[in-house]
Amino acid sequence: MKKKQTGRRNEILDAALHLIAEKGIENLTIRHLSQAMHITDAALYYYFRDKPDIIRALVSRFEGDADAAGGELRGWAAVEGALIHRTELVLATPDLARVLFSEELFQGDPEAEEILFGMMRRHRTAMLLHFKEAEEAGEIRSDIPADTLFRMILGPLRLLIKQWGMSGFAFDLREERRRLLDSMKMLLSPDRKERSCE
Amino acid sequence: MKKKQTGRRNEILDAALHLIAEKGIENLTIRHLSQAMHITDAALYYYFRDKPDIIRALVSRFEGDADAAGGELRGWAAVEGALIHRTELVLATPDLARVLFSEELFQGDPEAEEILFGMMRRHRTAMLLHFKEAEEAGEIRSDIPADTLFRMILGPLRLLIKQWGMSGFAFDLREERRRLLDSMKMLLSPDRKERSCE
DNA sequence: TATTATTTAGTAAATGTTCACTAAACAATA
DNA sequence: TATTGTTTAGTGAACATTTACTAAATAATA
Repeated sequence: MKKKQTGRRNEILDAALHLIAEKGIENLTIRHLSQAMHITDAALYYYFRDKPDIIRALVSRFEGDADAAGGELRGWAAVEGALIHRTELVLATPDLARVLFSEELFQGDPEAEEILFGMMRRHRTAMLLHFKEAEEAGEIRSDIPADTLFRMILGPLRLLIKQWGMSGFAFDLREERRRLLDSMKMLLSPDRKERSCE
Repeated sequence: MKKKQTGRRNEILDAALHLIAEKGIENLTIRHLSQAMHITDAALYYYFRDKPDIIRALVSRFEGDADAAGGELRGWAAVEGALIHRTELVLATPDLARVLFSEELFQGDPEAEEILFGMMRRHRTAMLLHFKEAEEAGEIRSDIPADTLFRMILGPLRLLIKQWGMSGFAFDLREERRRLLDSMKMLLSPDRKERSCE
């Protein structure tokens, strides 16, 4: 009932994301945004209560996207699934590459920041569970502290996506992702003898 | 001589950095900055030509700091040295943790961005050289593509520092850095039975 | 006294936001 | 079917405030 034309709202959020990705958060203003949408600034207030509301809606949308990771996978496959899911998200919406892992952008809005933080915490918790299962299944070695392992897996992915965004999408993200996943799997596998060379 | 009281300029840059770290770049305004310095906004223009000049000076200062990495080290020791240098920098100036790897913050100012990018390129070039030397010295395995290796080493460090900043400096950064370096060294060390993949 | 550092007092433009209003589409009713 | 009410999606002008910035006067210091 209260559905305030979700389609149009999402169009506005797309424009806001694009504005941030292109010109930085400092240039996300009501006027710039309304100009990008070819409507008046006042019209934006028909869809959003105020400016923070726009930013919060944007962050919440990341949340929805990011949480929709593959469900049935377990262990290392689930880890790979999550990493692949992230890159596919960014491939589908390249503007995300410049925003998704840039939590500082929303530091001005504590409420938005809290949404982001909650999202990160849930994501981390899920990851640690996958690690545990992967270790128990003998898929990865078990002599690395969980937090360190998290950083060693998520850190490179974040940097990869950031580089892709900053380079103007200049390289093949899927190809580099493949290289990264291959190398990770090789390094983290408990048995040293078996090494794939592809 | 154009001395222009470097001391005071640096104080202002410190305040600017602190403002960004605490409230986000959108709240780095001339008025907020002058209030933080307990002077009038007009007084800032005695030290800086305009606002972009402040941001560029801030970024240039990172440059100076970051480029001052250990000089005599080679191979893996140089890699470790660079990573340690970064964390020590951040430990000395915690505000940096929220800004140093947040390149998007300066997206609004193309000139500042270019300074940052140049810095990153030089840093990356130096790293790749260290990798090569470490491989040739048999310190690390040589079956990982250079770009991937860069991401696998720098990515985790960036994430570590970012987590430290976002957590409000809640954990022992040196301790976690030690864990990270230990795990990296262990994983990257070449196998006993060497097998080339080419 | 001359330079350095800062204030006073201002500007024009941009900011987020509210207001009263409208034209068109849709729904309810007579 | 024609009339009435209601919702949707806007416009345009005004608002108080903030923005970056300037020129001139003044205080502090060497």
